[in-house]
Amino acid sequence: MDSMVGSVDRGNRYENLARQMSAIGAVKRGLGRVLPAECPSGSAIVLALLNHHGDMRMGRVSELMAVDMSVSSRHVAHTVDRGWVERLPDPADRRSRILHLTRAGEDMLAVLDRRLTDMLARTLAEWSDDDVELLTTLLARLRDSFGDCRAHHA
Amino acid sequence: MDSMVGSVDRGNRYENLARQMSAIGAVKRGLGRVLPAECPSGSAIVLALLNHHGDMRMGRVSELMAVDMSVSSRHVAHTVDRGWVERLPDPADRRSRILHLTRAGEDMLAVLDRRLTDMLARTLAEWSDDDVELLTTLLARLRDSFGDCRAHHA
DNA sequence: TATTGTTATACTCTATAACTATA
DNA sequence: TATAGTTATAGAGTATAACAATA
Repeated sequence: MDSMVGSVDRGNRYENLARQMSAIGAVKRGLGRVLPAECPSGSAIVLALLNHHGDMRMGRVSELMAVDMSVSSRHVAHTVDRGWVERLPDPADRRSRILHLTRAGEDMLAVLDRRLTDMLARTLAEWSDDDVELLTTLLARLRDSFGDCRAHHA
Repeated sequence: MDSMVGSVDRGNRYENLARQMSAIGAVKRGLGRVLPAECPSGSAIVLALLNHHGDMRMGRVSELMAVDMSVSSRHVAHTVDRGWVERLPDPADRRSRILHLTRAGEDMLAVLDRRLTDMLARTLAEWSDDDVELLTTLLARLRDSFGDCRAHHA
C-alpha cells in the first residue's frame, strides 16, 4: 500500500473532511458569541444535557461531554454557583451526588434556546428543512462514531 | 408568534442542531489528541491553510480562520518559530509580509495528514464513501453560511 | 484497594486594548 | 488619519496529578 498511488483519493477524502472539521471551529465560535456572558458554552452544555437526559451524576456528564471529570466538575460547579443546577444526595452511593436542573436553570435554558434559534434561523435562512435535518443527523452519527474518545492511559 | 404552539417543530429542529454542534466539540477534541505535542491545532490549521490556498498575508489567515488578527498572529508566530513557515517581504506593502510554507512545514503537514487520516479511517470505518462526502459537503456549506462571523463592534 | 469527585497547576485558544510601523 | 501587524493581558476550556471521602 505504501508504494502505491492508488490511496491518493481516499487520503484526499479524509483530508477534506479534516479541513472542514477544523473550519467548524469558526461555527462554534459564532455560536459562542451569542451566549450570555454569565453562561459560557461549558455551562450551557451542562444545562442542555440535564434537560435532555434528565438527572445524572458527574461521571455521566463527563462521559457525555467526552472530557475528563475534572473538567465537567468545574463546569457543573459554575452552574451550581449560579443556581441553575443543584446537587442532591445519591441514596445509592454517598460519594456521588445527583445533578438536577432547577427552575432557574430551565429559565436560563429558555434564553439560550431563543438566542441560538434566532442565530441559526438568521444564518441558515437559505437552507432547506431537509438539509438542516440531514446535517443534524450526520453530526449525531459522527459524534456517535467517535464515541468516548478520551485519552485512556491504558 | 409567542403564544402559538406551532413553532415547536421549527424550534426543536434548531435545538437539535445546536445540541449536535456542541457535541462536535468532542470530535474536535478527539482530533486534537492525535496531533503532535509541538504542533497544536492552531498551528496545524495555519499550515493547512497555506498548503491549500497558497501564500497569503496575516489578514487573510485571520479572515479564513474567522478569528482576530491577534490570534492568528500568535498561531503564525508559533509556526515560524518551528521553521514551518517563513515571512517574506511584501513588495506591495512594507507593513505586510507574505507567509510561505517551508519544506519543513510540508513535512510536518505530511505527518499531520497521516495521523488524521489514520484516526478518521479507524473512527469512520463503517461509513460509506458517499456519507463521508456528504458530511464533508454539508460542513463546508455550513462554514460558508456562517461566513466571517467575528464580532464586529459596529 | 478501587472508585467518585474536587482542587491545583499548566497549557491552548480567544478577544480587547495598546502599541509600532507604514500607507 | 487609517491600516497591517505585534504584544500584553485576561478569560474560557482542557488535561494531568494530587487529594478527599466513600465503597
